[in-house]
Amino acid sequence: MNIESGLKQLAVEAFKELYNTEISEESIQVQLTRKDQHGDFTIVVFPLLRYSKKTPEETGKDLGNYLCEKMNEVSAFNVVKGFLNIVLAHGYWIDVLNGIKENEEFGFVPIAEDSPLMMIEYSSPNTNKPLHLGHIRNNLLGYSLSRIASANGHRVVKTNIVNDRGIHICKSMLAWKKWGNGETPESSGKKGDHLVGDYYVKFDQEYKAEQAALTKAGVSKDEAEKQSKLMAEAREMLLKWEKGDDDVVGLWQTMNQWVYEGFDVTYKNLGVDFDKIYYESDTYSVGRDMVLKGLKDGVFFRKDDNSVWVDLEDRGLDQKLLLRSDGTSVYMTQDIGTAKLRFDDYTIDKMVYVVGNEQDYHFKVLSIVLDKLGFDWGKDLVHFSYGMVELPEGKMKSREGTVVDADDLMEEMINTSREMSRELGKLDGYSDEAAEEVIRMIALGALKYFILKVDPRKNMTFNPKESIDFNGNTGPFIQYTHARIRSIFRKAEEKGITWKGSAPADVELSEKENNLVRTVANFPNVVMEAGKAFSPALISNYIYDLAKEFNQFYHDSPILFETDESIREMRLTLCKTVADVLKKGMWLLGAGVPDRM
RNA sequence: GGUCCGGUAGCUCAGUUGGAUAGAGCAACAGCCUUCUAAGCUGUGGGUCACAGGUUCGAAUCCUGUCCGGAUCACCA
Repeated sequence: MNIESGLKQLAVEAFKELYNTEISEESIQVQLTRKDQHGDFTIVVFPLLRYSKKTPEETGKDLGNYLCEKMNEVSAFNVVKGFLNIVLAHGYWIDVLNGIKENEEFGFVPIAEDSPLMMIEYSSPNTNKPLHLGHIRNNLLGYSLSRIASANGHRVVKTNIVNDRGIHICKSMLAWKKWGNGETPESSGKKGDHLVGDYYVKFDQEYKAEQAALTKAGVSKDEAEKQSKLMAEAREMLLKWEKGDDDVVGLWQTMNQWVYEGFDVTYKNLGVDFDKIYYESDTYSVGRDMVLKGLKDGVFFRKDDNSVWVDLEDRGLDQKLLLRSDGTSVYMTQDIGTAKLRFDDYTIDKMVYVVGNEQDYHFKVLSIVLDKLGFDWGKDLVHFSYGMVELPEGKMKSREGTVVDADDLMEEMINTSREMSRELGKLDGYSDEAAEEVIRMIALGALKYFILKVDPRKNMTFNPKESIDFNGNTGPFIQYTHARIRSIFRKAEEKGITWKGSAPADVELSEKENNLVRTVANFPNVVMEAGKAFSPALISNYIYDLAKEFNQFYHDSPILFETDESIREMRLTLCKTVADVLKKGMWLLGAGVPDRM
């Protein structure tokens, strides 16, 4: 069925017959022929010369003749240097095109009840400040990965671990208590997460002022930190929280609720969602129990000061703290507890953590610790490690106010999108409501594509002064291409031009059309590769190439105005499949496509 | 210092398991709308793929060394 494996099999036979040698299928490289060469598939003959003991040209010709003779689909070939370009018969790509058009699930592997289950954690916000551009990258990557995983036949559970406890939370609570005068989201008109974030900043400012005053009075830096009254109060608050003090817990609940309501708005605007949310306040004590059990079982050890450690020197790492000397838990502790709860809740085949590369070491340790605790899934966990988002000046720092706020960024993008749509007069016939929906779709498409088109492992630079583009290699370019195609079909209806729904078998494809079908037909491979490599960027690059190629075709080929009915039918079929694949590709990125823009 | 990741056009980035003449977009310049959406299409200029060796038919890609940048090695999260 698959032409590539057919070619490989036949090439093996050819070598046996022509040169009397046994070669393996793996030694034969079949790739799509470059666009600037004539042909559909290319076999690289260089590696085969040691078997044929002939020149590249001769070997290519021998093999080409053999394939031409034995395989109906092969109609011609040419040899350029060491490359054997194989030309397939006209009917082949027409059949492929019609097959794609008939298959609604083209490119996607169906999911069954017993398909492997993948849990993807792609958000882990602290409840003391609003989400920023770094979180956006995290969320968009995770959401896209979950769709790519489902397209590859996985059942997916999207999850979120909320870091809702700890000293950093107490800082904003303390600042609000001291200087908040009872301010609420309602009274101030501020979004809850922003309000709480303001008090986190306030704490830091007051703390710095306190430190400055102390150092000015001649106290050393270390000593000043120890003498800090503010920090002592925050720590006291944390202890009260752990003891379940009514006032502190009440305040914590109130302020966290504000933050959750704010996050919900941001997530919703971004278009991401979760199937199951875990809270650190629920999981940290489970983790502590796990650590204590591990201690009893001799997996961990206790130091003289009562702190609990794991020794990883046999794995080439050092020792790592799991419980503080006062018995409280650290970051690692709660991740152990969360993992335990998750595996109790679901039968997980694959656990994926979408977390920044600054935590590479943490996950290396977590994997080993879970393994030591006897969980067989520990060593198989995947840390999907992505790079940082940097500004032209360097890292974003929340305390220095150089973060790009998630809500602000989305709002700016939507405003830009609205201005452009208005200027270009693209949505003139739409109601305000419908227009606004398209405007949002384009803005979010631009943002998502911008983030997802770069290799997730690499750091990326975001320049706030040069707002995200809507022209060129961008989300709107893909969306525009889709809208153009939809428009063709609308026009067809208006003009009373019917489309029977398939390409006639006898129609001949131009070079460009042939290439376009080839590109469309490659979609399932791209989805599979993206799934293997965990890379939305592969999808982005692919749909860009496809849209680019389509626009060239669109520019110089009449579609509705084509007078030859067979050619028109074929072109309309081609348009339909391109539009569908662009839509699916954008869906895999978590973005939508409009019918008009 | 140890470990890990990265370095491709002025800028932002692609470049499948090593394959043909290293590609896009932005920015600059020159063209294309009385025909299906100009958020488009065409063309021009722009490169020592950080550097030096090595592996081989062939290296941006693999190996070694050097230089530069980042992350990490917390009783922070």
